[in-house]
Amino acid sequence: MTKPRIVFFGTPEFACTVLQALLDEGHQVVAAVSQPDKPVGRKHQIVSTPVHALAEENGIPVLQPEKLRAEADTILAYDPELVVTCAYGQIVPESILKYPRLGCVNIHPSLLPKYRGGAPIHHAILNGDDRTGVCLMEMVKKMDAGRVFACHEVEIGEDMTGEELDLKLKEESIRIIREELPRYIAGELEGIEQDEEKVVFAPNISREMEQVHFQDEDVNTAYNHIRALIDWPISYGVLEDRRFKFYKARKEIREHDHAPGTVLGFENGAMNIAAKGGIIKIYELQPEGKKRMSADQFANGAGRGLTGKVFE
RNA sequence: CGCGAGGUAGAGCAGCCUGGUAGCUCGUCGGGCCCAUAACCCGGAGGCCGGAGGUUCAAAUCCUCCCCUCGCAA
Repeated sequence: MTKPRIVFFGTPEFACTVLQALLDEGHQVVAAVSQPDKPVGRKHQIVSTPVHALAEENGIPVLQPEKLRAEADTILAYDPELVVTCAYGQIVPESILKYPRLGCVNIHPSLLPKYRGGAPIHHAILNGDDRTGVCLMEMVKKMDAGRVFACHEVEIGEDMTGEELDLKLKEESIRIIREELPRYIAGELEGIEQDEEKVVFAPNISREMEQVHFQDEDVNTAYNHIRALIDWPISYGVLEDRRFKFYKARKEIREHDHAPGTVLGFENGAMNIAAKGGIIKIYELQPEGKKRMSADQFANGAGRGLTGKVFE
């Protein structure tokens, strides 16, 4: 039996894992669609999206329309029998959704209907969940709302960072492609409608959401906040009008009398910050305008003298 | 010309405004103390102060240009 002609839609690193898995499994990927390459960084250099780069390496034609709707015909010219998407970043118009004989499926890293949207991995940790997963699902007009064909659960460790969970979910995505996609293609998977009552949205992390507010967040919330955003997009605290990014942290639950946000000092390689109901211990940070460094290095230099100051 | 911070010993920083023997914490090396130590005490090594010009009797410090790093914004 010949493999169906697949057009893949995806943009970031996570989608690359899925694309690579398709290739490793011998699927016939006839084209890749990704968001347009954009200028990035201080020098405004154009950087390829990860999917663009990977597709190019494998000699797969890449399409990067600004507006997908306008280029639908170009994509359909590749005559896909199946569309696979993962973190593409644009709404896929109906003209494409209804074209492939085998339909359009999406790989989504959450336990739908929980965490529809662009940042399901981050939100799972932000909410302190102990499990999440990866779904193979039907694409419909409404974002992440289609029937779920298969779902693999993944445990979230107590101290797991967004980076670590991302890695685990990538591995599970590979299994989904390896084990579930062939069954889908063979028509063996039923598909279960999502319970609309239980929908939870996971919007992209906005600039404002990156800041940790020690005044408003208790120790658990702050800790989940910090570890969820490691190591992208990274959370930060504000102290004396300067931003400090938090790259590595732990929490300690214990009662104390210090005002939330107070820098209690440096101890055993950590900068201790008071929070409601406990202590946030920062082991690695990046002061604004400086390079990323350990709490020890920070304590040896500019960190001294910050004891007693209070994070916003 | 987007805005801003910074480049001083292996690391992190102070000194610069108000020119005049380059200092602190850590690390490192040696010694001491101790049952012992990542603790403590004593001592040493390690710097063309990012680069090039300029001002000056004298420049880490003041002026000009360049290079590099980082934060914000996009």
